[in-house]
Amino acid sequence: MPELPEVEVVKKSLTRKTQNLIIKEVKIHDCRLRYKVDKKEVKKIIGLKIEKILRRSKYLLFYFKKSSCVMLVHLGMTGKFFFVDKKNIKYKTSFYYDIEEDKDKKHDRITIYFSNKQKLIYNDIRKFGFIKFFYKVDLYRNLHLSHLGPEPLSEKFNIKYFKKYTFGRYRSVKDILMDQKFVSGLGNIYVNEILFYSKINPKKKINTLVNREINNILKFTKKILFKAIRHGGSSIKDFSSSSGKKGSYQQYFAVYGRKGEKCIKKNCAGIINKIFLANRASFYCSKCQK
DNA sequence: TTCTTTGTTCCGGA
DNA sequence: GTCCGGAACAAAGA
Repeated sequence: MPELPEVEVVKKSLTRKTQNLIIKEVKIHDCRLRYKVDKKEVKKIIGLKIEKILRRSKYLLFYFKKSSCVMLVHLGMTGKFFFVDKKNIKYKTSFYYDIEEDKDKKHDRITIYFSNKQKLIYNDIRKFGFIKFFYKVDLYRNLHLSHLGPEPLSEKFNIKYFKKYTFGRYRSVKDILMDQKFVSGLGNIYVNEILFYSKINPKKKINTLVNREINNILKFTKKILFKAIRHGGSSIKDFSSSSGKKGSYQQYFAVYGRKGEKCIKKNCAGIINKIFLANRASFYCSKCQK
């Protein structure tokens, strides 16, 4: 699942590969994504040169030179970009999927052709991702970006803000961390990991946290996300097709998906529990996370 | 056929 | 209006 670190790595890969390329043509193979892809809107970017690609939360923002148009992309659950070079060599752009996935092109939804014969493929098995177009002036007023809280890696995500936002609330800590209005970009996988390293039970109510616990959440949020980004950026060189292996970032998960297995902490005999909280799978060590 | 997976949105109740 | 919890929704694979 692409969460903030995976999207950040996609952003960096795409910037390296597609900055300054001119869009020659866009083909929509299947417009039925989460929102219907508008053919007329897509035509607006033909002839434009990619200026920069930014990330906000789990959204990718494509800016174009001399244009007020911005392309907004959300990868949903299974969205991914493949970059194809002049020699028809396929590259992946992040580490959460396998280059061998969908080699039959069954789930390719959109292909962007560049004037130098390279291309970019948007592939999405479950079609929960989307691509929309906005004018710069409206970008941060749309329903996706307008309500987002601070980036978890920014200075704004600090103890003062944490306490101010959570004052008077009594939802579970996991629920709050997944709330994009509070902090934007954290999803189920990384929240499970953050709470494990912070030694906090996901069910714990937000108003019962002491300063030490809040500081741990802040510290490990940044640490875990940076580590995942760094790992994705360096370990799989250029994500070329020759490295067909699945991204090994998964081996770093301490609790996510490890129900019934032993806690990774030394001298801890705990077993990883799985419960449902707000309809989402929550993994935690029954001994470490009281 | 049913269950699972996710982020996001929406709605009812307090 | 605010806050919270729960449910719906999108699609596809097992």
